[in-house]
Amino acid sequence: MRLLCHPDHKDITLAGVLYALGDPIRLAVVQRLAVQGELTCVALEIPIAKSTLSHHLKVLRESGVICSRREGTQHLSSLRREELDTLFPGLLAAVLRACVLAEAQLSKKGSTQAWN
Amino acid sequence: MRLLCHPDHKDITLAGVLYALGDPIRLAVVQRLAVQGELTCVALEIPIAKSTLSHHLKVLRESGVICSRREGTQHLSSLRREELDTLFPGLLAAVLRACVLAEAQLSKKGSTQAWN
DNA sequence: TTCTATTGTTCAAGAAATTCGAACAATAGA
DNA sequence: TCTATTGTTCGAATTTCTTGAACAATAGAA
Repeated sequence: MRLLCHPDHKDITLAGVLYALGDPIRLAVVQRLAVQGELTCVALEIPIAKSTLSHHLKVLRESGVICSRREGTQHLSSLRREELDTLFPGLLAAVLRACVLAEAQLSKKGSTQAWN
Repeated sequence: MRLLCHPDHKDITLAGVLYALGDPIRLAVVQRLAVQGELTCVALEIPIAKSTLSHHLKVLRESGVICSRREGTQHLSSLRREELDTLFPGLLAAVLRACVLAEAQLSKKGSTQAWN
């Protein structure tokens, strides 16, 4: 477990952020963090290999969407809300709102979770 | 040149749209279309191989971000603004606004175009 | 201290996406 | 019909997902 690097404001790009958000798993992570605040990998409760989740968290971290801090043996990840909102006003809000709308659509159809 | 397929509303996913937007080239395409309206490949004036551009337009089309219609030998692409706005309110606006802000940042630093 | 459990990261290998040039297809117009 | 224009598709080389296995770092008990 090495030191985790986070990009500086000027190194956060729109395409990078959108790319990071453009994956169902990573989007689910972001949504969980938006609702729950700081969470560990386990607490995210996403049913994939832990190496895969670690990879996705790395993508989110390196794009500037989340930051992580170590506490004991675990990593607590959280959204970089203020910074994202400063750089891309309204973007995260629109994405999170769309998540909620999409969930509402899915639940109407009876599906409980859509990973694809 | 085969018939071009466009996904129906219900097949347009948030992750799919964000993925499509999460590439500097595709983002540039979207921005051009937002400003100029309907454009052909050539009119987009993006300095990459035409096969690559064709690929990116296909990604945008299949994710539901743009639609294309044939007119003679050329394809005119345009944003599916109303539909995107209905499905994901405020998303496209936030993205486009962020594009403009990013450009302003870049121009301050003297760079003319950032593809990476 | 040493042993063990917990929590994540990194590595290696196979599957998918990006990039390009070359070849192909469809239409327009001479 | 011939040719130019406009894009798409194909094949191959380079870069991203996904996973299990191995590894690293800390906490806590013995």
